[in-house]
Amino acid sequence: MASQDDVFKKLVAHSKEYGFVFPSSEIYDGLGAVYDYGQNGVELKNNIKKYWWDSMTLLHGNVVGIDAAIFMHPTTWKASGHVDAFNDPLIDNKDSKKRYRADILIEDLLAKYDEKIEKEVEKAAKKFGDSFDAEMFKQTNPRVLENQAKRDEIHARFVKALNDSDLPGLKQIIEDYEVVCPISGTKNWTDVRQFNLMFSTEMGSTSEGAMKIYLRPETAQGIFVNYLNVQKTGRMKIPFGIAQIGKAFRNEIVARQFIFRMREFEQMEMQFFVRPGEEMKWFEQWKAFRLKWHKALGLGDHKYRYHDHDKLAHYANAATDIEFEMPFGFKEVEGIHSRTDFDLSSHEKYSGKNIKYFDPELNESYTPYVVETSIGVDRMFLSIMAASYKEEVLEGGDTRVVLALPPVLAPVKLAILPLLKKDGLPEKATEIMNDLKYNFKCVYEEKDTIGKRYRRQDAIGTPFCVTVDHQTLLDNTVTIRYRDTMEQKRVKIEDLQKIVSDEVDMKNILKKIAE
RNA sequence: GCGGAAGUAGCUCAGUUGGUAGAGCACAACCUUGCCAAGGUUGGGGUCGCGGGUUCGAAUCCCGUCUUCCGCUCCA
Repeated sequence: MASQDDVFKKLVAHSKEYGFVFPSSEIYDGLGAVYDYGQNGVELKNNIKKYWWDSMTLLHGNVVGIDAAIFMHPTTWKASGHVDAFNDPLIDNKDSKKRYRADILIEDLLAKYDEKIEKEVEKAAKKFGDSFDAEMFKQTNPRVLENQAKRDEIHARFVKALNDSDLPGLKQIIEDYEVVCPISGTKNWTDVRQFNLMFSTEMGSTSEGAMKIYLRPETAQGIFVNYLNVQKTGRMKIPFGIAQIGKAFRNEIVARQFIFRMREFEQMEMQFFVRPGEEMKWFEQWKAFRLKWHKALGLGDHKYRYHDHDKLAHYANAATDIEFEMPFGFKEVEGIHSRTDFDLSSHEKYSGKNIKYFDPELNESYTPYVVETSIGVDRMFLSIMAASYKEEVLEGGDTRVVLALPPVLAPVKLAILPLLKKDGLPEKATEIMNDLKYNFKCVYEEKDTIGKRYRRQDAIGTPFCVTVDHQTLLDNTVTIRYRDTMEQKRVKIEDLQKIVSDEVDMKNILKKIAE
């Protein structure tokens, strides 16, 4: 039995060898944690996106889509909290798992020394009464002077460290002066890190007119800033949702594990706007629906689990992940969050615009609460590849590599193969191909032995192979071969479309999850 | 970010104490076979990740660098 590492390595190699995923700019040694999708990868990825999009917009009359730009007004990211959270020097306490701004911890430390000094002064003032000279006392009292000296020393180091962007220097201050976590009370700190997690660029071609613009770190904000446009122009009534698929960018500190964590990635997000107080009902509903969506692919129900968050982000009052069993353990592929009215309220505050919703049934205005479903396309892609990749030992000791992709997602649905490259079989095969190519992605192959061609199709996950032989010319029947079982049946050419459609049409899987 | 390992043909890899590169598969052409990857002939493809150094000579030794993988760490 191959170890999980081996499986993962083989999956990466297979992805490259069969045109699913290539390292970006590979001829220049690649670019860290950036990948390109190849000829088969893009088909699979598009199918994943279509499955998601259709499940959102076709199955829910109250969910519509948008496609917002990657560039957004810079204030968007102030309102969302990303500018602060992604730019400050941060430090974590390993015991409480709380994250602090290192500069604020040190400012608190300085304030403590100020307090100590003030206390000494107050004590002395009480003691000496009216004749007390505070300034004189501060300049002469040894305890005050000691504290003042320490304070000045910390302050000097602090200012220097900030000016030099010296993160280890900040940590050193926290260590030297034994700052403890207010929650755990321990000094068990991580290093100080600058989280410049947003990519930026400049808009405007002249240097003086240029404005710093961020590449969006999540697609959700494009939905929030447009929610009222959609609501008004689409005459949407709460509850309603807005779906979007698009690229997002994060300058991850550690980006690894193939396409699991990339710097440029694609999200499929849906923000569902609800009445305040009803969010938990919708949260549960979407949580259930999203898991159903995953399971309908048939990759194995046991590979999914929920992971409820104990520690919630600043914007959420409930959050759960749907995790999938990857070769390297259960990992998050999707998050479902109850985001309260945090985002909309914040945008209202920063923009100064009224973006409240008027509820005609309640006859009142309010800021809607939001339940979000957010899934990484690339993670979904990886989870499907991982679950589908199989090395099988066949009777007789042969092995085959088969990508048992859900047929509805397979890049190629049907391979059409003439048994021989002569006797009019290629012409007949081409004729069948020309008939079916409008319905499904088909490929035609005549090179190599039929067995080799079958195996090549197995490797890219093609669910069906149709073989044209001499009998075809006599009675218009072909053999159809099933990828997973390798069984073959002889069927009429005219029945092919229905046989394949039944397995690969999006509507069948959508019906399954709509029940 | 720290520690460890690796980088040779499209893929998987070999390359012996340094002597200017090999295999299998894949690819192209032709012949043969004809329902589950394995026949024959011929051919194309590599400045051995990149840069420097040592040496008469470097895939091989040294330094640097980039990339990837693993562990820790991190993960709105």
